Amino acid sequence: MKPARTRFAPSPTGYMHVGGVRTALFAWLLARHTGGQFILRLEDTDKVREVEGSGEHIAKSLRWLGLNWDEGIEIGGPHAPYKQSERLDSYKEWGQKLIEKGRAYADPYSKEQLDEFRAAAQAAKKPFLYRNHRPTDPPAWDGTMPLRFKSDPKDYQWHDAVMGDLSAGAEAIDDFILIKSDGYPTYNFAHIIDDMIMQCTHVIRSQEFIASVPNYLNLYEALEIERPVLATVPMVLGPDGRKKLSKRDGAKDILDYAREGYLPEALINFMASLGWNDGTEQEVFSVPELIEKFSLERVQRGGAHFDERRLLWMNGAHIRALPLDDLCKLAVEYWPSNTSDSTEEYKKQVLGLVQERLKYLAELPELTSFFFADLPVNMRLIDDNKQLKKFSHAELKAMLEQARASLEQSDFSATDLTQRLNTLLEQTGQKPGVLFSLIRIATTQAPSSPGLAETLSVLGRETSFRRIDQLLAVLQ
RNA sequence: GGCCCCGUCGUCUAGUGGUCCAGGACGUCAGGUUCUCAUCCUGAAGAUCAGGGGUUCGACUCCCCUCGGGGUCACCA
Repeated sequence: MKPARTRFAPSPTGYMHVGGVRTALFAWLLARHTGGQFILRLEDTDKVREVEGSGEHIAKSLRWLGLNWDEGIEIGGPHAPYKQSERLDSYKEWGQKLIEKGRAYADPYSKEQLDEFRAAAQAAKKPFLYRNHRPTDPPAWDGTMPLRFKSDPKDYQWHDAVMGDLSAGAEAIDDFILIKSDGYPTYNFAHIIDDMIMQCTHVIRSQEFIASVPNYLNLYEALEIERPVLATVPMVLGPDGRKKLSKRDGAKDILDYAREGYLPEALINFMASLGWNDGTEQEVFSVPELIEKFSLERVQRGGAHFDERRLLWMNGAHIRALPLDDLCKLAVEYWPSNTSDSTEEYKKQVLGLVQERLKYLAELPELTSFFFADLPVNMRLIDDNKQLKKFSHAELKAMLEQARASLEQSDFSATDLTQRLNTLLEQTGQKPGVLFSLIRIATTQAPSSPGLAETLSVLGRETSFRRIDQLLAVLQ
């Protein structure tokens, strides 16, 4: 396949959630798969809806995910600028060309008149078509009125790289606005001009634009430019509704996932699986694998519901697959302040023990608290334990004293501890459910922990005995 | 309402005429792994392939209709 030049062209109106980013991901994946380029362009032509700083926020999100761009905002490129608000001249120039060709004209109506037309159409249960009111003798365009496309309505059939063969009748085509009265172009016009100038080979966008495609097809013809490959990706749906995932329903900022300690690779894997698969039974993919295997042809046509539980599982799977050294680096900013006295080596050992339990990095503190601080003795852990509650405190105390004496001889390596604990089972004649539970609770004071021998080994002799003695003092 | 798109387990999906009384994964439930939590392993429940007509020896797969869902009909993208 020839190198594809794709682009992601968000509007800076807020943060990005999984739905928006997935469209970017597919465009990026195609560019990388074909050895082409990926462009990040900002469609900031709606000054009313624009949110200060969101362009930077979006760029930050993509960067965190590793969806790097070859040209675009913040880095420039051969077709700079990549902000539409800074490209007004070229829209004006191409608008002028259309006027000269007789394919664009000034819209003389007031907002009130337009509303009347629309209301009439709605009352007649008909779709509103501006071209039914096309002025016979429009004034010259002076930039204070909207500039409209003079469409040439006709039937279209076209191929969509995802949806397959599509078609629509002439009634889908209308005289849409090219340039607004504030001088900014509409999306409908600007993206076509920019994609042409920036030589994009593929336009990948979400499904809500599919109804406008006939208009774009008509405009490509009027402009006499070659049209790129069109690809319509299905929408990402909310968890339980049938509607598009939206911020209103609590769709999270992609950077919230970054803060909570989701891995970019996991998020990418998850988003890709929302509407794409390689036809095998593989579920977990690395980014390089995704790049190698991605194709638009295998993108799903129907929408996919966003299921955060699946994302959680996938993140855990990626964490488990991480080399321990990499996990250590990622974990740095998730350690609570009371761990700063501990050595890197100690933290690494702790991480090694909780790696397979971590679903996301932000739960590191609650999973590892007892490795860094003595927790208060909690008798509930013993009294509510279904094995230990059968024994009196005096019996438990005797058992723990015996265990302590035996453990005194240990060098506290995991293997030696395992051996001694096993001998202890024989000596006491107790089940692991009793003896191990007792020692585990004594040394961690936590409802759950990694395996006993490993935990003791990492805690070390001093801490282990201090905590055992603490419990012994309370057991009367 | 017009136009357009979509429709396989709760969810993500495999399936391009026979190997499918439909396979995998998440989730759920049960059991196993020397204690807990998790991992890992095993097993179970879970889809009349939206419904109805065709075509065909044979249809989840092709055609038609119906139903359901969604998108769009902005000086928003």
